[in-house]
Amino acid sequence: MSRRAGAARERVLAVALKLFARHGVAGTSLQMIADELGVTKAAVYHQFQSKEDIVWAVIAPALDELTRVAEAAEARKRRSDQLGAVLSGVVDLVVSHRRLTAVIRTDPTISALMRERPALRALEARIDRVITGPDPDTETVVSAAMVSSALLAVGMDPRLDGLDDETLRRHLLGIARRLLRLRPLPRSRPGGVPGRDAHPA
Amino acid sequence: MSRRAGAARERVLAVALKLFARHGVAGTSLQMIADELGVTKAAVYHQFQSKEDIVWAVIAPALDELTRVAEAAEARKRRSDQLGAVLSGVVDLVVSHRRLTAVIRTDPTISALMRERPALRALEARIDRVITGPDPDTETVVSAAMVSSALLAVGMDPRLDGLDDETLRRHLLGIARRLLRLRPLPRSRPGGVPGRDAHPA
DNA sequence: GTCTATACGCTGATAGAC
DNA sequence: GTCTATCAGCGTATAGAC
Repeated sequence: MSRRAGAARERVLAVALKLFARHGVAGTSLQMIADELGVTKAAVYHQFQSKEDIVWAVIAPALDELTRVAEAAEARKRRSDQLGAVLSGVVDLVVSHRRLTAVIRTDPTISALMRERPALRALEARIDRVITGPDPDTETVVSAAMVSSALLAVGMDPRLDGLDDETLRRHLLGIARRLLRLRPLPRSRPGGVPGRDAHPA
Repeated sequence: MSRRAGAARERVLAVALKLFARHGVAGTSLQMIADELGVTKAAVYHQFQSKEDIVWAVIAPALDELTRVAEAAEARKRRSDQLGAVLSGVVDLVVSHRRLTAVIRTDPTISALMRERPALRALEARIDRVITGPDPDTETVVSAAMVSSALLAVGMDPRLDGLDDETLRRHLLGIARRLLRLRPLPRSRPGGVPGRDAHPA
């Protein structure tokens, strides 16, 4: 993955994400992207070799961050700390990239693309395992599926558009923890609860 | 909405849903549908006037059922009964049409189509109002958004494919109620008792 | 970096034979 | 109900000038 950051390149990625969120990847043509930028298709092709290239470049930052979240969680010793770390990491990711996480979760083109990459399937499996633990019962499996659906898909929900990041983060985390039967976090940063302090922003 | 039921028509709808779930509506061509059926595009066009027609016919049963769920819920007097009714109704719908509800919730083409129809926007608003009540606080709004995302999107989750309908229904309903801070239903014991469970409602 | 111009396959859709 | 044949338009992608 080449990730030089040119201004034109970043502009393409921004409008691509916006259009992917509105029309889906398959429903977004290079013509639409070019029109939105006020340039021609050829100008877009100067920045990216193919449409698939654009898709990967759009989602890469979130996948990278998700990888770091998994690593940070797995570095914890106790399972409850691992779970807390992955939840707060995913919530941070969702809040800071609302549309992007929703697109990644829901778009069929992106799902198909990711399914073809063993490294990404493995990443999903790692996150899963941290959430459910080894050998989960049915209730745990269903809870985990619901939490991941709920967190990743809410980013697109228009009813939450008006909420600022900090408010959304607090509620998402609280509700996700309740869904998974974790004890509520204290209101402000506590001494006794590890979770947020250790990993860099 | 015309809804004559011919065998060929139903066959088209079945493979269309399957392909919509896998590739999205925009990613599914009439050629793909025809190929999957072993016929030509023209044969498909004999059953439906346009691709959009197929989409509406595919999602109509779920929308009709959702309308009935809203009506049944609104007929209840107490708010807690209304909420319970809408939750169990939506869970039934999700379980009996797993892929379909997920497609309706996540596909951008379908979202856009529905957004253009005032009747459907109104339906969504009614469901919303039953879930949150009038004048909800922020926590309630976020919970409602998470519940609806979680319930509607889990239908596509491959990790739940192996679960039979009754098991899935019981867990989804229990978890959804916990997420919304409703008391657990009498039938399932808190703590998740293994072994046999009560019969359906 | 952006443009014009072009290649060519596939799209949704129609007409008319069987 | 299904077929063959056909259409205009748009899709991704490329070549080469400025």
